[in-house]
Amino acid sequence: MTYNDKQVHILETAEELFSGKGYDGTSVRDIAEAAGINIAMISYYFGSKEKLMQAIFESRTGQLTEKIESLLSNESLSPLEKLNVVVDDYVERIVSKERFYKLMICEQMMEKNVVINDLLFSLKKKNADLVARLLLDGQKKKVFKKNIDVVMLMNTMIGTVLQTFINKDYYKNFYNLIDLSEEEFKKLLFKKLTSHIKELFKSLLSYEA
Amino acid sequence: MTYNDKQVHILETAEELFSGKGYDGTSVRDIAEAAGINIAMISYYFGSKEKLMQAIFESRTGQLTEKIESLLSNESLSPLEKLNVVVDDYVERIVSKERFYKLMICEQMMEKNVVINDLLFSLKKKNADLVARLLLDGQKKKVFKKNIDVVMLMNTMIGTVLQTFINKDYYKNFYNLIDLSEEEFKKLLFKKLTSHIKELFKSLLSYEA
DNA sequence: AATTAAATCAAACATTTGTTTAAATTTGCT
DNA sequence: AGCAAATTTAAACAAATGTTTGATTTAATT
Repeated sequence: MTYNDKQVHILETAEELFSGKGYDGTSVRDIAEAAGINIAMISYYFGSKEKLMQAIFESRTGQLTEKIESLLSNESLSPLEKLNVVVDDYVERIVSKERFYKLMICEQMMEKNVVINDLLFSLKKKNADLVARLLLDGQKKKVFKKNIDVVMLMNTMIGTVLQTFINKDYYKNFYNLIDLSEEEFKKLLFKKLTSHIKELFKSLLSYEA
Repeated sequence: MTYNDKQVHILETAEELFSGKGYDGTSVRDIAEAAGINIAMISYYFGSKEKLMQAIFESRTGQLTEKIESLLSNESLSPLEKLNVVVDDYVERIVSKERFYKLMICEQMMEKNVVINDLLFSLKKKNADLVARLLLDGQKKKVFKKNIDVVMLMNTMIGTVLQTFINKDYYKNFYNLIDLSEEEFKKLLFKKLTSHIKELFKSLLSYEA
């Protein structure tokens, strides 16, 4: 599905409002006003409020799946290097698409919209399978140890990043980083997060104990 | 604040509905019907829907803070043992109060209700300070290495647990655990989570590299 | 038993909700 | 310019929303 400029504008406005006030907390009038359009245009272009929400998820998840595929086929990287790229990629994604990920968490918890949940399920499956293959490759090459819980590993990565972003104002406050600009702070978080997670993974995957 | 049986029943019913359909997705009529009471009783007992939500958070966070204090003062445990108790406690909490934690995540993301967010902020501060003191003690006794990012460590713990619970159906599916009863599955998750996080913390805190 | 306070109820309230309508305007095409 | 399709509009729709009302029942106290 491709959308014209006006449709994209509505999608982006809706995403911002949904992520800030929730799906049910946002009325179509809110969206219309914020986007500077007539209320009827939402039904006209998307059919309904619910389908507008679905459209947000379809377009965003579509963008996400594209990048994943190419990584695994790259044969010039070692398993550990690949895993580090995955980490960078995940953190980068969530940093840059923060609002969408907020929406995603809420939607996963509510399990109200079947279409969206099916979409997210297949997205998760795709990603978990990719990482599982990556780890398996590393195990074959004897750089990763055996008996790794792939899903738990992913949960730690994604959970850490999401929790950090949910709590980012608290982080700012705790470490007295209030003078930093939003841009600088995001850069700092990115660095902190990627190195933190890479360290976690290294100790989790390498032979030692 | 103390509540009578009927009030507690309303609070629990509301918590369940709010966590399943969201605050805005749940009407006072939904709550009244599910609780088997008249709609007017909600305003009568709690003042409004919003104050009902606040009451849920006040009673739950009140219950949480009680347990925390006692741990630190226990001098018979080593820093690492204490940290492991903290992990067990956190996972146990989220396992047993799953619905409330769902609610909490959503509310933290929306930042709509100032009273609730202030409540959660001070709760987070209390917990982070506790863990920070615990780590500091361990550093003094030379069992934990220096330069630990306390908040990041907490985020990994809480994030991993929450992400696991948000994704628990996926986990079940991925490892083919569909025959397990809800009780058995929860037990399994508890074991997996606590050992996983303890392992993470061990490698994160001990000297080596 | 009488009185007072607390609890419960159905009904009504004013808004707000998502969606549709039918007319008006703009756009693209010949 | 003239026509048809696409877009945009204000208004209306019924349904649902949170809250209040005032009467009625229950419980507690004297």
